[in-house]
Amino acid sequence: MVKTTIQDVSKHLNEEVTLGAWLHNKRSSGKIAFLQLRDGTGFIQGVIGKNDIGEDKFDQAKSLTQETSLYVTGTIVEDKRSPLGFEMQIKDFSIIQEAEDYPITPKEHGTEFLMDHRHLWLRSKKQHSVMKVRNEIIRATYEFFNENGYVKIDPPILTGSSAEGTTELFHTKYFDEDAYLSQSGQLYMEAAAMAFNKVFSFGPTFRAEKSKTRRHLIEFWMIEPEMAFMDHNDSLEVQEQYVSHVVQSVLQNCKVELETLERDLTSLQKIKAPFPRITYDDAIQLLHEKGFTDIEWGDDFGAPHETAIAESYEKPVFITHFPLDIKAFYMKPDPERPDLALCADLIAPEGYGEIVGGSQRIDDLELMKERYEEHNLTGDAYQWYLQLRQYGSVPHSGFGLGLERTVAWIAGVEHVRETIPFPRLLNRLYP
RNA sequence: UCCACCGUAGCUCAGUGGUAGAGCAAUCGACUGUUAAUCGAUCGGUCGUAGGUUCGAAUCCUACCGGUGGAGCCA
Repeated sequence: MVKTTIQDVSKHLNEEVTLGAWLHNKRSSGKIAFLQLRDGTGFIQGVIGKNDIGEDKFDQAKSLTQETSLYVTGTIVEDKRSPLGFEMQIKDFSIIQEAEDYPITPKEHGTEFLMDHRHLWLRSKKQHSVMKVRNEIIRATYEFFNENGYVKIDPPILTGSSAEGTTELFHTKYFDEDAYLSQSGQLYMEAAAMAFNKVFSFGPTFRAEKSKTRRHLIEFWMIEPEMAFMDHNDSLEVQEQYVSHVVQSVLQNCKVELETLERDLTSLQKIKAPFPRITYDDAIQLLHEKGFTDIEWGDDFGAPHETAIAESYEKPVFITHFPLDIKAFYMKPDPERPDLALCADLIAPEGYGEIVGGSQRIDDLELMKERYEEHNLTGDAYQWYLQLRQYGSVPHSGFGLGLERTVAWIAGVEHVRETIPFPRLLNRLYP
């Protein structure tokens, strides 16, 4: 008996094999039954003829319930009627465990119900495909940075201080001290860049914001590269190369998944470096031309503004040189326009919003001390960060890519809650 | 925190002042190529909770609870 998985059935054409599987759905007539089987690696249809398997076994097959686990033995045959191209002619099966009243029936369900059953919803075709795309993005990320000489460094998740004062932090106790869950590993990655030159991190971040939109999660994953001896423009080139690599990898390695998701491939095929760049100044002007009267120079962009700017381009677009006042304390001012920061947001097409935020960092000790004063960062918690500018400071840049927004964009999923296995949302900590 | 919308069968929804409904699921039956199979039958209810108006409330009013979308903030 040869055990295999559905993704490998093509290697066993016209052979008898055994699959461990779950019953996804079934259809039956008087003398023939069709079992839709899934094993986590794919979906295949099993065909049972009453005359081939005997009446008792056939009746048992007809009464199988959705999501019952079973071992199925049969011959893999080619069939043009199957979307996979293959079917299994079932010779025998044995039930491992019979599932009763599986909640997610093959009909439509609402968001709340599906989210309450997220642990089961992950078994469905669409959710399965989204997670495979997510996995491919992660795989392509490691591939890109490893091939380009980056070292993966893991910043801490429990911290004694915040990276950016503005967002709300999750508070917890660290024995007798106060501690917070990380909302960004960036400051630690700057230290790592001074030790390893080019580094990247991949880990969870936590924001206790009361945000309730299709672009927000309370717990989400970020990829944060940081590069010594790279300026703002060098960083933009890394970003567009990286994002292009990820999109092209998904196109190449997730064909079946993108088809299941009914993703428009032509728009993804266009995602190749270089990406267009527009300055904040020009973006404001563009918005005024598009009829946005509610925004003035010095304001930050809201979601409708980002979408309007992205609509003008087929690729992701960099918005560069934001006013220093609306950006984080560590960003380096443009020497030619000291009121602007050497920074950029990368806005994804099709209304998916900001997927990357990055900047060149301040490398001058005195200027960083000034920023500390302005932002009241005078405690002990940030002293180590200051020392990075004291002991061999160099120009350096970095960025952070939000994984879930990137998955949502590439997979063509409307809401980021479907791009992470177990989303943490406002009002949702279960399952 | 603010704004809008929604809570009716296991699920998705209709019913907007006068007997609580449909489709799907489940159960039983028919059918040898189905793809959300089809067809027939059966089963299925504290109409989110509490109060109020009314001869009469799923329906109108008030409060609360829960959800969805959005804003601000951000990736």
